[in-house]
Amino acid sequence: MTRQPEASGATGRGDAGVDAARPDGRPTLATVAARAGVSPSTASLAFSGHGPVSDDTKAKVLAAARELDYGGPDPLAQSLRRGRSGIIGALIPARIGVSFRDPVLIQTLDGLAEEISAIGAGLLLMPDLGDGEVSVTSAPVDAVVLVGCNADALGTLEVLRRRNIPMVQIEGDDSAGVVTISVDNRGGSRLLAQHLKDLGHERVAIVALGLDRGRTVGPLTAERESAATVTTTVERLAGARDVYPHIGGWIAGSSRSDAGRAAALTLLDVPPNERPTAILAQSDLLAAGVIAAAEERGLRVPEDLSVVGFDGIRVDGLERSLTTIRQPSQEKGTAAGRAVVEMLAGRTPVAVAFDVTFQPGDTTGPPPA
Amino acid sequence: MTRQPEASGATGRGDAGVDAARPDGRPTLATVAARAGVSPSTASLAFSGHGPVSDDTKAKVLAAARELDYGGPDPLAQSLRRGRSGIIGALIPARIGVSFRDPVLIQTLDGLAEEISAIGAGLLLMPDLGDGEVSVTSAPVDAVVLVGCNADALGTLEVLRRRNIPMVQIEGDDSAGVVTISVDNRGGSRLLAQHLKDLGHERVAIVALGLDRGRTVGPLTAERESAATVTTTVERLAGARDVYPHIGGWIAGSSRSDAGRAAALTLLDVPPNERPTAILAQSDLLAAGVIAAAEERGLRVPEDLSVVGFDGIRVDGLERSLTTIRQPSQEKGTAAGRAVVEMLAGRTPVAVAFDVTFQPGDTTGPPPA
DNA sequence: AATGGAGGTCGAATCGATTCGAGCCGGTGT
DNA sequence: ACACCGGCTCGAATCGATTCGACCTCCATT
Repeated sequence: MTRQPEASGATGRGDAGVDAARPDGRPTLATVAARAGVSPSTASLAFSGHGPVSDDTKAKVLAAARELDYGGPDPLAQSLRRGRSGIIGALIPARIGVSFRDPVLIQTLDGLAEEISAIGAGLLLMPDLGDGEVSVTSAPVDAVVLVGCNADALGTLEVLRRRNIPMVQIEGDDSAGVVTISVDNRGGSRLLAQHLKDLGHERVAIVALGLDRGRTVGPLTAERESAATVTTTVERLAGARDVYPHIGGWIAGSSRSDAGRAAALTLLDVPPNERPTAILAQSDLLAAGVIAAAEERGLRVPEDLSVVGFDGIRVDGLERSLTTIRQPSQEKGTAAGRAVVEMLAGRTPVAVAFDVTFQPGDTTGPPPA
Repeated sequence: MTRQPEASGATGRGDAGVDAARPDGRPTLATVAARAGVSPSTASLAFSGHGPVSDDTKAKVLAAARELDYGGPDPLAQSLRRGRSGIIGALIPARIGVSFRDPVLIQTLDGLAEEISAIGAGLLLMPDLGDGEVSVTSAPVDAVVLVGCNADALGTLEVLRRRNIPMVQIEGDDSAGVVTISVDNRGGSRLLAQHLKDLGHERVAIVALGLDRGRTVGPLTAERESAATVTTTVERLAGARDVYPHIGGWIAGSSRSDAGRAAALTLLDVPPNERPTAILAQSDLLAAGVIAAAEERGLRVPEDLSVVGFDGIRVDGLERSLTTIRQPSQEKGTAAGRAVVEMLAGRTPVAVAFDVTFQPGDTTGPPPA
């Protein structure tokens, strides 16, 4: 490559030739090594600190790197070599603008991100766009966490399994053999229903979250229930049925206050003697909507209508203190993160099911006389 | 999987040895190629569809892949070869749980994600944890978008520059020579101030967003203003000053209704003849808090106090229609996405500055007599 | 003085796929 | 019949870093 005789005493001349510079001119570790007069292996060791390198050599390498304006080892090459990208995929149920309107999801992701940052990993958002295909199906992820998604996106799961990518799900049907992090949805819901029963309510209705990925909206029918695929909704429904076996209601379809408001308006616009005296909303956001609807109809909460939620989040703009179930959203995220870390370390994590706590508020009371 | 002898005439024996299977047993493209009796290059061509491959050969390769349960080309290897990871980093100002409470940020990210999904890229969340270091500094990203972050995280920028990673910022000081996507913060703010002035207001106060990354809270002083680093806040302040040169106020520190409420309580708890008759909140969320505070103090909006916001988002739980400035949050995201795509294609995008529109609501009126 | 050992450095293989140019084969134009 | 051409396949280099074992040097021990 060079026709100069090598003058190598201690250092070969670093400018002996254009060693391994990228087309765009950026240096590589080889360039740096050449300039420092050491082998690429040594340069690598000096950079990563993984091997025994004399202080002298290390200084030389770092100096060369600085002179060449070297930005550090290429993450792409590192990833290939190590077989790890340092990226965890978070499969979310819808596009960002929709998914992130749910505080529970956000808190869960927050906990997850926090936990995996311990191993220096980052979170890649993978919205499930509903067409059976996840937007980023061939992304370089070390593991995937299904947060608020059902594992029924079979195509996706199959790909992950074939690629041998570890998987953890937050809330979901564990039939798929996936490690699951969940809370006691049924028990929590039962507590709320029992609370209403203890107060004396008999005409109680449910405002339900989505039952399927199609986000159907409409009356809660046996047919729809039997076709339900969203475990969370089904479990919470079951908890209510434990107390009120024949409870009916309306499917709001998603956890947003406007959906709750619309559902409640339908439930409340009936003759007063058929009107429910209490509404079990399956999320706090829905409950906020229900309360808004009640106020619009001139009903006082809790005098005319009792309302309970689920989640225990702080709802912006809702002054009331909601009677609800507090679930540890963030802890679910951290637990999922721990599970991922475990799996990446080759161990087998166990499913975690968190307890929930009843959180009394001022939105429930005895039924109107 | 099958012990049947290969019936292939023209092909070499595929089971001649354990060709290139990973330690964990997963097959590689080489394994598949061997099994199909073709060379790795041909197998690659068959998979990607980039070269001329006979239907016959392609079918053989796909069949072999299926038999071996091959999950497709390893993204890590592809990334290295192509020099692209298909991942765009989104630098957000704080941890997820905090950042994502801001609807404007969410909408922007939504637009961004949407736009880059066109080139099959995904979004990696990189929270700026404030310690000068971004959590994922050596992540395999093809480009980085600073969304709601100031480019003053110099250490981070330096790293990106050295790595030759394209960068786009959404709202920010363009001194850094970074492509910037922004809206007319100053003009919008001026419109709002002028609106109040036209209504006859003289005692007007500001509830400001954060001025620095430390999220200082407290009275708006000249000293603090001159040390401000958050361009958005400074620009909106300047717009107000264009109309009310000596306007003062309170720094809420962040865009959340509770921060707005706290700030407003301070501003309103003064003798009635000193009390502002109008408050310019620098975001809709802050405005919602201001309204809540006013109601707590028994002040009617807009009869006793006019309130304006900024952003034009739908605030959950706020029944009122806020007088505000509508900014195209989502479009900012898509514009940033387009800029990223441009840069990755080797072209040079230009800065985009969106116009804003005045959106009258029912929270402003003439000052009390 | 010879042997053992420790500290440092280097070569070469490897991670898994892509891609360019070369080569092979059968068919067509003159 | 000869040369050429187009379609298909293959070999080998490449992307950039990491890592294991070999090797070399110098010092200390017996």
